[in-house]
Amino acid sequence: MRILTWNINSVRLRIDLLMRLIDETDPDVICLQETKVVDDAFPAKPLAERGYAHSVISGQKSYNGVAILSRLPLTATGVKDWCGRSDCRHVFATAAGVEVHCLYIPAGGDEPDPAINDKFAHKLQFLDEMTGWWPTARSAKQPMVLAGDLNIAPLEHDVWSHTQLLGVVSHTPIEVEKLAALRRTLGWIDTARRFVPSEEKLYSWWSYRARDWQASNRGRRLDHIWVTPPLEDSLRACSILRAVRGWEPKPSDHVPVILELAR
Amino acid sequence: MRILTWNINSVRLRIDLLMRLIDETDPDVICLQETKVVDDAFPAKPLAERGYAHSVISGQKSYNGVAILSRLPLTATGVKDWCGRSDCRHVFATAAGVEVHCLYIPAGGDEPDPAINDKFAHKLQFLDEMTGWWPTARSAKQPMVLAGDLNIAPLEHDVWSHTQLLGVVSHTPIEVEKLAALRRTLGWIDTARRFVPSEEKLYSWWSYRARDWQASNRGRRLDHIWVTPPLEDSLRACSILRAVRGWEPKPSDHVPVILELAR
DNA sequence: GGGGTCTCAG
DNA sequence: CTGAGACCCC
Repeated sequence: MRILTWNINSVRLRIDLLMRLIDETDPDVICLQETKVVDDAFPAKPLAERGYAHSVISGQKSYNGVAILSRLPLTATGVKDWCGRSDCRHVFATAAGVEVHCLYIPAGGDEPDPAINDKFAHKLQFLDEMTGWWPTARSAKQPMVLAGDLNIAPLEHDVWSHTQLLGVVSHTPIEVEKLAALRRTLGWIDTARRFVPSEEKLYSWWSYRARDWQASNRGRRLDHIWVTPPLEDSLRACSILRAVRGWEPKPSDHVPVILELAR
Repeated sequence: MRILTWNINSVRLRIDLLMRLIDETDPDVICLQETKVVDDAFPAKPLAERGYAHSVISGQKSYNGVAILSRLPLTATGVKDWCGRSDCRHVFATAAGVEVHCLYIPAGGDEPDPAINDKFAHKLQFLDEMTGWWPTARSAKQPMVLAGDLNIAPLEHDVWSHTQLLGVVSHTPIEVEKLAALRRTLGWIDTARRFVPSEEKLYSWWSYRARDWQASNRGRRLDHIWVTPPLEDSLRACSILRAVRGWEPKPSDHVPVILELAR
């Protein structure tokens, strides 16, 4: 079973790149973030024709938007709100006995101070709420996958310069600690790091603002696939598809991450 | 001597198409309209490097904008305002003894009633002012060229349906009559019609709104090159480059018109 | 730097 | 439909 996640930054603009990605990676389940489109305008038809007939879609105009597409039947589908907002950041569904959660955690704005910056406060509250929710709503014994753009690079080598990014939203100690707390709720496993040692640089996002993303290589690992302990023995591979950052025309600033499970 | 005119609808967006047009038509003088760019941001450098080192440029942010580029030296250059506005619709210059005027007449909005529609009133006033100006400022004995987007299709076969467009701005009787009055001032010659009989359909513009401009072919001849009587015997050809409407990527809705003079 | 939206204009 | 620009967000 292959599960792919991608912050696609407009599914309408990049539907052709998504088709190419499907051709090249053959996933069973696809999690998308930043689809930026209302459900009625989501390009569900070409995806269904390509074999992904099952879906949970939750999008709003212009901002955010998440979706799960699957060629396996989906059961127990749902959309979850956080922080009292219906801002389309979380959908879930069960495929072949695995509950898949597709998440888009708020980016958090520029200023890493919740007292001045409402967006950062929102991000922290989002993390706190989720951390409280998992143990009450789910069990660590369920086989589950949490995939998406978490907008936090937790490890030193998940950013191009740990020291230079300590004060930059996405790598501040408070966010990193809250993400760790979230991970501890059900003993979630950070799958990418099961296959790449934590001493090695690993990124899933490169800013559009760099003149040459490849040359400067100032990346961050913001996109993650986590699994609960029952899936630990099924882990076969987790790959960050770096090359997609250069796909023409108009690549997303995020690249896809794909998980392979032996089931 | 070859003089080309084109409503380029953003010179920054279509600089590559302009270079291709230069390669294919080898003009001496180029008149552009709807450049949509302030003079500082006009792509003068690539054009100078391509051989068009002489220019008169008058552009504003976002709207309008005209320019004359030339590989022949330009003298007596000027920018002219109309209707008390500095809206960058008229530049002129003399090249090899021919005074070239590059014009962008206001489109005139949707409603063909000057009492309700200020844009239509502006268009009519623009035509009236010019009609008064030419005989006082210039002589019919001077060799002159007037080229540009006049936003009026004067003849029955300058539109896809004379009867359906009688009430549509660009082909209403009042505009057509005012354009005729302008033409009479110095006995201007409508050069395209010296080479294509007036019974034949001839267009220089096709709306972006048609699903397939070529299939529906609902065009209008809005772009013109006129000359004064001293140049009558020098006329060698006037061609409307229809194929440019299909140039990829992102064609302009107007196509270029090119005049060849035996001098 | 580049998505999205809206408005103005053609 | 398609420019430009203003604004929001990443």
